[in-house]
Amino acid sequence: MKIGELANKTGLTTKTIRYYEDIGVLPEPGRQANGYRSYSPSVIDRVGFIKDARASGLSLIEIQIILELRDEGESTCGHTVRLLESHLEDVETQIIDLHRTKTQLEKMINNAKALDPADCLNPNRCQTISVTHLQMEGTGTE
Amino acid sequence: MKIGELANKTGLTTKTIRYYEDIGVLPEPGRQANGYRSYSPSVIDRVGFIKDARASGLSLIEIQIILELRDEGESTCGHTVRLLESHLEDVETQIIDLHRTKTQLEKMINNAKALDPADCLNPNRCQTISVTHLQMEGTGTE
DNA sequence: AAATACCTTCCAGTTGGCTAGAAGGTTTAC
DNA sequence: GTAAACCTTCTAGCCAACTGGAAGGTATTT
Repeated sequence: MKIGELANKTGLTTKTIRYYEDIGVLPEPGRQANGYRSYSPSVIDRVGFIKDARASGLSLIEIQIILELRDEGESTCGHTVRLLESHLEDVETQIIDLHRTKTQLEKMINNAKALDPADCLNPNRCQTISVTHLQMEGTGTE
Repeated sequence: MKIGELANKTGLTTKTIRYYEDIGVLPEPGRQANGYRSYSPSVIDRVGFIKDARASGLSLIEIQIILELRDEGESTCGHTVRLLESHLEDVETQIIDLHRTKTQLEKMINNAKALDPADCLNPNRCQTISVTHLQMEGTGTE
């Protein structure tokens, strides 16, 4: 299978496939006599794995770690599970952060809508987003 | 106030302050006779606004739009609220996506834990994350 | 007068995940 | 035989939000 065919079957571009090879998440394939890359069908599954893992929010680096361990024939379940669990924690943190952001945004919007329109004409005091009246129990940054 | 003092008071670095000036979210300040930047105290509030808005997930571009309108003395409430509402939608979408990711990760982890450890030794069939048995109602990508 | 701690500008690099394009070789179809 | 559609490598650019460093000027302290 040439790179174009693999691209077609997986929905990646040839560019992306070569990029994945560069960074090591796809192994260097064999070559035909003319230098073209020659893929075995099994690489389709590997790409599928990568796509699933990406869709779950794993970075290519994390995917590479899993795949490298797997390629070494290691029993990777332990490593993989730990990596997934740590990633799950990240995701949960992100969800919490986003909920806080959401609350903040809703407050801002309600605030703005409750305003006397006349206040909007005072350029020095846009009340919509103000430093002073939206202090919450911690903004999360710094 | 010189840039270092502003940096101290706001928790930004001097680098970041100059960067904000470059991209236009902070106005060019006056200069002392020696060429040093000279800030009025009001810029502290403006930086505070920027930090709050960043913490709410607004990009510097979005912040710039709000501030530009405000600087022009426009009645910006309408614009600002629309921007905030559109951003709120983004945040809600992100939360939904992350919940789907979370579910997927939990499935993977449970799957892995339920496995016969012997399977882990077969390097061609790491079951932990597999393309085949985790298909959900749409991966979201592409 | 020298050390240090500031300040100035400008240019380049970082991270992550690609994407674009140049400049060439190969294969297939008409 | 030539055009197109593929393939190769390499370099460079994109996004955001900075950060680092060079090369110099200034201010303060000893």
